[in-house]
Amino acid sequence: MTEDSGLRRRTGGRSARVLDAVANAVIQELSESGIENFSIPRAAARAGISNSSMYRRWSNKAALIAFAGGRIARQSIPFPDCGSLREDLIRVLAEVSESFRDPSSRSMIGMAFSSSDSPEVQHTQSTFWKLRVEEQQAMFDRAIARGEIDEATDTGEIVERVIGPLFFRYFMSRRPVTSEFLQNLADSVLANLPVASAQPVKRERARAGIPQRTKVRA
Amino acid sequence: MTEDSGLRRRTGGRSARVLDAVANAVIQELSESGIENFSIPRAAARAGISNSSMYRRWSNKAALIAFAGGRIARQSIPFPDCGSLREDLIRVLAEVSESFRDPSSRSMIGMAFSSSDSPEVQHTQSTFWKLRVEEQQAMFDRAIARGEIDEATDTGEIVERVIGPLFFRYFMSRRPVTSEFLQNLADSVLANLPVASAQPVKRERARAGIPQRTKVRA
DNA sequence: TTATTAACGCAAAGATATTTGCTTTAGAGA
DNA sequence: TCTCTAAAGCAAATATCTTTGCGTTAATAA
Repeated sequence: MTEDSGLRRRTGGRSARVLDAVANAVIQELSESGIENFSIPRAAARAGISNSSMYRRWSNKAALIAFAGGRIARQSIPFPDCGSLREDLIRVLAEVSESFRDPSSRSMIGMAFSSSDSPEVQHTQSTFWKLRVEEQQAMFDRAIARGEIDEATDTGEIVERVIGPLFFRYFMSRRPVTSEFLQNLADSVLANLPVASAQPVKRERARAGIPQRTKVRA
Repeated sequence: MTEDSGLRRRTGGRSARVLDAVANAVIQELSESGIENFSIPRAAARAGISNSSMYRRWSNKAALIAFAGGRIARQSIPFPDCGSLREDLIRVLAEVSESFRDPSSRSMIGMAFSSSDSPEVQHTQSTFWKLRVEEQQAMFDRAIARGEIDEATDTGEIVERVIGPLFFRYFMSRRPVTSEFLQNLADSVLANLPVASAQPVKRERARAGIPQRTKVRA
């Protein structure tokens, strides 16, 4: 026996073509129907495969859409090199907010929230971020080389503090996303850089516990 | 004719009871089945009404769930009064991250993203935020009275900058949400308060346009 | 090339969801 | 109280999704 565990998986040829076709079809179907009216049979028809094959390979919508998301994640928004970290960050913000206009992006993001406990969604996310953080780091390394930020900076937290508020404004408070907003965001984060948690926190009050509520408004 | 437009709507008695029952049933169904396996017929059965009534009143899942969300929004997380804005913010962060543990909350948030163009979702959101911002303002007014922040501060943006990164960490980068993280977040936002956009922006570089990409990583 | 069988296709069966016609109940104005 | 009819119920019809059995195709090892 040369096979690993009594199973000879078929990953090339037809199977590979099917996976590509499905990934594209799912994104298309998501763009047109949104996640609300997403139809597995329609996506199968789009991909040109039988829907029984679809159901046999992916046990539910979340798994299917997570798969497709993971496939196109490789072609995701690239990181810019504008010459300064400030400009790079603003550029990233502008591109991310641009991506919000695509219904399939919005569906994918929504799934990360509503199906955050799905194993497939989690797997896709961790793979996506592994790739993304790698590319991000190159951007921050350039900033470190230029002396703009310290190498002890928690760069992952910079991203959270910059993109998080954009998410919140665009989808929650729904105030307009102006270029002034993006610029102020980048500026205020850069004015107060997060230190990697391995480093001791300087200000003593940051050691205090989470405050207990004393009074509460009705 | 005393009626407004030839239509005498019935808002009390049975209709009111049905609305209450439906709102509760939808939240329950959402908690148990998640949005992926949410079933309108099951929710109808839970509410003790016929499912045809359900379909007649709410044209789709998004409308139904948005309605239920709007109903329970009134009982949403209250704003604390700990004695300092810093403690208040940390408290809010802790309570919001706690709410993420509830599947129905996650589904509701996810819908705000994936169905962000649904009129019902938009209506619920705007109603929710109108209420919420009002309560928030009381918290910030206390901080202004204590002299902790200037009255020209854009308090809505404080909320975005504080809760946004929490959203991002919890659902996107998925790094652990520690109390240290929450504290650092509150501290860094308070260290660099956003000014209301009516006020002129001080730093001149904030007037620059969004930078164009010059080089891009593969 | 040949044998083996994973992965696919087809079509029918079964399960759910959604719509529709008609009847009954009960809220609100007179 | 009485009338009108919005809003609900019931049940059957239709549409759509999902599963399943079985035959076919083609990827892989020998």
